[in-house]
Amino acid sequence: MYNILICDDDKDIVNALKIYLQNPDYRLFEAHNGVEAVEMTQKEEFHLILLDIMMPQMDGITAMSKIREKHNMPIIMLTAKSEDTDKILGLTIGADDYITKPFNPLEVAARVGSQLRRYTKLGSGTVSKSILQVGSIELNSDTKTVTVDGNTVNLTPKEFDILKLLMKEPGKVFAPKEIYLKVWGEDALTAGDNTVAVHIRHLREKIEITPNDPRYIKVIFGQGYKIEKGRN
Amino acid sequence: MYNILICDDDKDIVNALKIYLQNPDYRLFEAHNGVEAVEMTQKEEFHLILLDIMMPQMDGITAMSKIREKHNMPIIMLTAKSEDTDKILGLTIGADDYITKPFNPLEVAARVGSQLRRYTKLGSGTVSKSILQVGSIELNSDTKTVTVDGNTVNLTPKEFDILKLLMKEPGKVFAPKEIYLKVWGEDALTAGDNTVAVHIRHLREKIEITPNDPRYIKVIFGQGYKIEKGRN
DNA sequence: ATTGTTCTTAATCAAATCTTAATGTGTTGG
DNA sequence: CCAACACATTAAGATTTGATTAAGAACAAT
Repeated sequence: MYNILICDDDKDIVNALKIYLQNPDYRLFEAHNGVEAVEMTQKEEFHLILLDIMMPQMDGITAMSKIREKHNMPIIMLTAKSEDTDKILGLTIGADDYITKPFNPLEVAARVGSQLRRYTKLGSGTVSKSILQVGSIELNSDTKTVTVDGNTVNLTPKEFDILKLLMKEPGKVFAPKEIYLKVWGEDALTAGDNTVAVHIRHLREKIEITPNDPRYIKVIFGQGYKIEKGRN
Repeated sequence: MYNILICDDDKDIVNALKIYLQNPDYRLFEAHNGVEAVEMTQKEEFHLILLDIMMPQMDGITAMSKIREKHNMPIIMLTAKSEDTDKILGLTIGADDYITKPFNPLEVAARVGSQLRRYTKLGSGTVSKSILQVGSIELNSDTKTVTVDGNTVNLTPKEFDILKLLMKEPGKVFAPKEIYLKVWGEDALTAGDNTVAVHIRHLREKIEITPNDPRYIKVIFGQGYKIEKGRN
């Protein structure tokens, strides 16, 4: 089930889009200007936004950059004419696609589907999707909770972040240095050499049945750590 | 620096796109049919592909699904007319965007930039699966894994790097000195003379059935090592 | 301030990996 | 044919990497 926000000042257009996007998997919301759209994203979690470029009060481009400060869902811009300038301006600051009016119903549905699919596909690895799953480990970013085989385990912030990083791309090998950079931040002068190794140890003690001979958090000697995707 | 593959059977179109995408950050490659495109993705790591839907030998959609089996970079489809059917068909199985001919230069640049930006932003690094294939050897840079005939072999970092170097350009001969420079780094004071040979030996022991009389890692006396492309 | 938690440091250990060196084998050019 | 050279092979020891433990710093909450 996806929450989709349609934002256009022209109610006829909103209604048309609502019809085109009739789909049991879509929950459709509407806004009629940029301010409203920004406010709604603060209350509800959307998976995709259709955003008109030209609107009263706050234009779509400004609205988008406001939204993008906090959220990371795909945004499809709606443009009245095919004004290349506007198109490009909108795209450059972060839209994922755009559709020109008048709409082709099938095209609208296809583009929306494409973005959602792409998002969730990548999301299984990258975007801020709140629940990650690998094997019988479940990590919920919203509640900052991790369960293994249904049992909740308490992780410290650093442990949580490291596990999240690994779980975002299961199977991918992360060098300790890379983990350090991504979890601690790009600056992070306090580069303790083996501090990552220590956290990994703690993680293994909490997550693995046998912290020595770990089933999930594996090491590739000289390359880094990874979380095991499939069975062990 | 991004590697971009442009694939179209019409050379004029390829050239036009090359001009539109003139950018110091882009390294442009070209292919002229689907088969070629698929092969190229096995040798080089691309960050984005522009793929024509209608091509001889293998159409763009088939090519895309082949590529998507191994790789995960954004793909932008190029469509001749605005045939909604084709567009949507292409989109549904995994393209990230499409552009209709004739092209608007600015639009092409904008879309390409948009996809690259979106991708690297989401990935907060490299999302792309990168799998190199030569014969029945498969090398995955993300998981630092190598399989031969489906069997996983454990390589040390140096072994892995050397194999990767050879597999990036199958058939090309690399002098030991060159291998040393590229794998160890441009500085590399610790220039042991035959250390490369030792690693090659280890590699052969791990991936060849008969380490003496090797099938994959061949030597050209006085020239260097190469990995055998075709059958032996 | 005191307590409890989390993070970092440091020291030690084990193991995998890398390099060296010594010697063997094959190739090439004169 | 033979010297010179390029690669092969092996095993030892040097180096690097990760594991582990515990202590004490930093931090947060009471």
